[in-house]
Amino acid sequence: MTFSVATIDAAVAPPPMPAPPTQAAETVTGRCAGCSARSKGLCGALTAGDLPDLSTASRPLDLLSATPVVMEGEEADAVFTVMSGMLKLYKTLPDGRQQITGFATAGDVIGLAVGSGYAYTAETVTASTVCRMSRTALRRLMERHPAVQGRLLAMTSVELSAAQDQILLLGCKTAVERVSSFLLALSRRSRPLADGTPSVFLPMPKVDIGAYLGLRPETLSRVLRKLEVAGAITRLTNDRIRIEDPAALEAAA
Amino acid sequence: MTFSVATIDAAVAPPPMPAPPTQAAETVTGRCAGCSARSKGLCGALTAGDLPDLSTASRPLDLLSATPVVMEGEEADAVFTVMSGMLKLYKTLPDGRQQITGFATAGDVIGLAVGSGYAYTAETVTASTVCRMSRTALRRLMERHPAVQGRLLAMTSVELSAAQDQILLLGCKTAVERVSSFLLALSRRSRPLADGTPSVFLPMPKVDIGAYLGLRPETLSRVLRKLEVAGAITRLTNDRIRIEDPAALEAAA
DNA sequence: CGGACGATTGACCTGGTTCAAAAGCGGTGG
DNA sequence: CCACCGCTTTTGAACCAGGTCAATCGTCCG
Repeated sequence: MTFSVATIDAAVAPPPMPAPPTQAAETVTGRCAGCSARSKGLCGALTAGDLPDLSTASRPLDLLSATPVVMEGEEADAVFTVMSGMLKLYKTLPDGRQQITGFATAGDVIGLAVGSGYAYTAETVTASTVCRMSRTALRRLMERHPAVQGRLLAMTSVELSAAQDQILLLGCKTAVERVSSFLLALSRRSRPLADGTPSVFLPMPKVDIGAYLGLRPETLSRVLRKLEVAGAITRLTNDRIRIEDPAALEAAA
Repeated sequence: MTFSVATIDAAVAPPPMPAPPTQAAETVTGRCAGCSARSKGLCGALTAGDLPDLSTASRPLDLLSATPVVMEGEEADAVFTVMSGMLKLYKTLPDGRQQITGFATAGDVIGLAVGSGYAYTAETVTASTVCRMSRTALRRLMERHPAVQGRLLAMTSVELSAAQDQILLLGCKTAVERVSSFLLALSRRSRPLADGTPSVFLPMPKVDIGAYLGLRPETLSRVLRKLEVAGAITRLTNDRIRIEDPAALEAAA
């Protein structure tokens, strides 16, 4: 069985509460004006005056967890900007082995394709909101607003750099080094706890973290315990880790 | 000791023969007009009428093998287009471990940086010719010719896709699968032998191929022997391999 | 001819995987 | 409120792909 982008509509989540009051009376322009990811991703390249262009070109979607958004190899007819939640991006080998190439959060753009087909599969790991824009609408937007193309280049370059860091991690580093690097990278992008100590939120299952770091979940579990015993981290809950000793992690990474 | 881009001048090769007749009488415009990489890389985005812009902005350099061109972390003040030869791009861990992230050949652009510093070190593996363009000249060229920015985006996207393939290779595949994938990828980009059988040219030392595939040279040697015994390949010389059975490699990859 | 360096081969070792089982941990229904 | 169920996580023990160490072999140059 193959999912297509059309599947998304079937997986659109029902409104969590009665109905988002923001959506009913909103004008098309207003939708983007109030977007929490407004300053990020592609949209950040546009000024307030361009909002009508943006609003008509794109359309938000609320998705449940474990919902596919784009499928590797399928016709790449749209791109998606993540507004909230988290997605995993992965490639699959013919025999079923999967490698997660990255996680996407608010502001990230997914589905940019070189040729006609998507290069990877993207699937929500938590309930998420994404904003769909057709490829032709993106092309039109780029023609009309050259800054969008510049932003796209900058974002792609950042992603390329991150991919090369991941190549270094997978090609050279040991299990402990991989996990330490991963925790540090996440902690740099997240808010510290109330008491000021840094922490990381891991909404994805351990098997996904393993698939990202090139490790089995068993190995990941053992490494985390080792780091905990060493006093570098504390497991607060299953999906939250407090970093007790950033310097120790730095040294291990 | 640190190399800087200035080092390049010290390593410029003397003209191999008396003097390249093409260089002496050439006008600035003519230099790019006769360039073998003219249709590739950034330059392919420009029409013949734009050649003066290109020629004044860039300058060719002949380099010996094992010459550093850009150094990871150093101020990224220029980009380089490869005209001939081959370079390796690599990242280094504090303890000296190195991971080659890619090889650059004619048409490839190296030195594009996200922030102020180069993301990787680039070094020639064979004698090469590269074309230097300062960052400000590139910026000016992009402003004057929007197609250059589009080309840059396309090239970066292709590189990103290649990097993600490499992540899949390093994260999931076995040694035999890695080597098979590598040989197939190279064979797709090279001309077959006179008798029509595909072959690959490997000018770089085995240790570099290993550093690219995340393998030790000993392992690489063993895998190549295994593939040879299986009848999939033949070692013609140390740096050339004939692919006897592409289907077998495909199956192993 | 000799010396240096890369490639190859062999023997052994080990970090991470694999297989198996136990322990948490939400969710669901009684 | 608690008992049950399915899933993820953790832990233990044996195994193995690739790494490490070391010796040999080519081959290219001076």
